[in-house]
Amino acid sequence: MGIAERRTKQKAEMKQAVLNAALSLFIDEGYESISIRKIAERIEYSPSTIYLYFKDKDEILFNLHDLGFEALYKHQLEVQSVPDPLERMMAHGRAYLKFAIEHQEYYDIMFIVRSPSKFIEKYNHWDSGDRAFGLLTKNVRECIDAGYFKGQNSESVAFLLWSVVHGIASLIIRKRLILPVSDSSISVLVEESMKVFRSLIR
Amino acid sequence: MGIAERRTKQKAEMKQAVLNAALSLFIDEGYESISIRKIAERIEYSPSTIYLYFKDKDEILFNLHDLGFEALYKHQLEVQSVPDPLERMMAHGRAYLKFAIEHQEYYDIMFIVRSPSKFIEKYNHWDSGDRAFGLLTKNVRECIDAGYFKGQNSESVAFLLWSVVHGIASLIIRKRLILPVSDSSISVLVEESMKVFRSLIR
Amino acid sequence: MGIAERRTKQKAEMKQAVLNAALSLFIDEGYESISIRKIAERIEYSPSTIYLYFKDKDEILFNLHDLGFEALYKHQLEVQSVPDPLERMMAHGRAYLKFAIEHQEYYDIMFIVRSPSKFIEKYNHWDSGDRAFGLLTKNVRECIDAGYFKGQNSESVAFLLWSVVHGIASLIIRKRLILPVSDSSISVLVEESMKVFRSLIR
Amino acid sequence: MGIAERRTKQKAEMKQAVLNAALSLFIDEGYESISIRKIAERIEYSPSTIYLYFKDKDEILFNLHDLGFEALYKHQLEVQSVPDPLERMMAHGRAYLKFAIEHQEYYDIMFIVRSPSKFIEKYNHWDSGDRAFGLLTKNVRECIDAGYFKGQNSESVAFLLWSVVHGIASLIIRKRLILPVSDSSISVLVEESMKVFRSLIR
DNA sequence: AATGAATGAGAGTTCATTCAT
DNA sequence: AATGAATGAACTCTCATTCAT
Repeated sequence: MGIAERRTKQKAEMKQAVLNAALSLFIDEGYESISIRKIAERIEYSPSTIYLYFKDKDEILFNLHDLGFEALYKHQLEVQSVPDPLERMMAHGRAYLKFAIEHQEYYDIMFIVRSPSKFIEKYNHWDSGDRAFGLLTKNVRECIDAGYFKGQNSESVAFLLWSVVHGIASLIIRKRLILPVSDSSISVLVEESMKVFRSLIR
Repeated sequence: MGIAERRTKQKAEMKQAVLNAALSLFIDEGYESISIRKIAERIEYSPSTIYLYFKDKDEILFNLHDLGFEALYKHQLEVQSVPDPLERMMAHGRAYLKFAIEHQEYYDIMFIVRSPSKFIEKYNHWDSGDRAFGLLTKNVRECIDAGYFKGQNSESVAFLLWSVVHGIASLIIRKRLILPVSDSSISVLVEESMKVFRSLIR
Repeated sequence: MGIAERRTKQKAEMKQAVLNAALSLFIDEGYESISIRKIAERIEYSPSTIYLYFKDKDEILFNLHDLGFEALYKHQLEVQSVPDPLERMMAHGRAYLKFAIEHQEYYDIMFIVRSPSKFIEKYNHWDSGDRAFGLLTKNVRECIDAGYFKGQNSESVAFLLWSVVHGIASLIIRKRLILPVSDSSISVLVEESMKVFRSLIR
Repeated sequence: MGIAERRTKQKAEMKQAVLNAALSLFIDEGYESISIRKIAERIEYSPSTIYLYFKDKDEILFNLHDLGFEALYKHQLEVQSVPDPLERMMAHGRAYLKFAIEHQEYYDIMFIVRSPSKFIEKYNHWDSGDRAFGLLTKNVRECIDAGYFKGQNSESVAFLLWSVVHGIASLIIRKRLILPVSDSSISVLVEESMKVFRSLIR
């Protein structure tokens, strides 16, 4: 491995360390508590060092957001092998919710957090979203071909499906369930919702 | 109008002015930017004056939250007169979304914002949510009685319905639509989604 | 009772109410917590009303200080009847300490608190102290006449005596005892100290 | 001097500068007037800079307190060489009072100021007090062995001695002498008191 | 006689960021 | 490559006090 290569690798490792610290901070203390100082503390570097790897705080958040999409995409791919289009679609939804529940921090940053306006301006942040949504639309089209959602537009159906799972996920993550629901019963809630939704489709 | 009455009125007006300022701040700069100082600036009073009308910042936020629920409840009541249970349910959903879109700030505070834990501890903030959800569950039960959602549990159905509309609303409010959607086409999007959803129910 | 007289009486009662509130605030929350607002709250008047009875906060504190001296003087008078001069002196000391322990708030304001410079300038605050010290000096002189403190100057002895009891009192009140001493054992500590001191005198 | 060493030294100097400023503030305007902002002003740094050297305000106060004990201990050590136990004890007292008078600010913080409860909780602040009191008690025991304070308990005697000097010191520092006493005559007052006290012991 | 309304000053603290080294 | 030093801006909140009514 040449010198340049090693440098690149080290740089990547450092970036990753910063992102991990940011993420764990988010998990431990909430989004508002992600501060450069605290990240620096966790990785045992000085705050200024972080600026050698990230232009500013927004860039860190954006990177987190991007990593999240990477992870979500993996969850979705795993599900592509289900042969029946409708079952694949349901599996898709379950995988999405599994991801959302298991990585609430990522999901929050990806889909809920009000990104500072700069964020969106600076970084064209939706490429990865496109890809994920594309996968879903394709799946819906196959369902329609198989006779489901008769007479409906595939994009509209895809958006509705997304709304359903996003609605469930964000009510859970932002703690808007009417009754306090224990962590363990969250999966029951999710399963039950999917079951009801499945019952609607013919 | 007596002297006492005028005072009461003035006090109420001032409170409203503070809340309006907070709300407009929210709209312009986001939730995290609501600060006592900025509110004071907008209403052209000193920061300390605000404390004559509100105990602390949380109380302001809570009042906002509460006003939102009041407004939502009104939207819902208007819809109660629709005789057919399923149509009433759909009207319900439309009213909910109309509220969410027209009062994005309120909706955000009510259902999306990550409220500081103190907030929840201090004010038992979910009473109003209960009432709204109760109305919905009752409606679902009537739909079931009318033969819809066969074999499903009314609470689960209600939660699903809520998830659908909340999903739509929060994707819009937090700007997670894949394609940039103009304000005018948002109502199209909403209508289309409702249509698709309606097509599922039999 | 004439109108004027009633007015005077009411005024005095109000003043007393303010002072009582200030005192109880001191007891409950400490000296720094005595604030016009809080006093007003306790007596259920508005802060501005207090300014009708007291020029400013300092005047309130000074009045407290003065009331304290009144109370202390009473404690001292009770002891005047002890016939033997030395025993009277010891009784004097015990009465002083009893007052200090039982009315720590008063004692604190009278003898420990660093009065804002204005305080001293504004009010000639030491008249009452003079009277108390005068009583003590007279007592010492009688002890000297009776053969104690041979060869010593009465004022110096009086000052030393005062230092002893003040030292004990202020170490207790400002919590500088080395070991944490329970409230109940404080009187033991005081008694023991007096005993040791008594043993020195011949 | 190496680079690291210089840094350490500079850091120490800055800390000292902050403490000095705090102390001079105390002297000029009183304990309650010690504020981070004012300290910053005096040393011509920004308030936030202070937080680079001290965790919070309490830490500054605690450092002051601790420096005081260090200084007192030195005063006490100087006196250990006096061979006769009683004379040593008297020298002890004189040294204590000398310290108190010369460093009124320190003495005040150490023994008079009503420290915020947090202070005591955070820093176990009395270790240094223990050490000083231990030295005194040992001295008293040696006096008892030499035939003084017959029949008395050494701890009780030590406490009384401490009370005497503390009483004198705190009456002076908190300006409770009956007659206004000029700075120059304070030492006369102290000397006279010590003389009277000495005359009691046999 | 009483008070509601208002304020300016000030408190401690945290933050993202810059820059010389 | 890394960092120590520094800062300005911002935050919420409390206070004594004044003044018109």
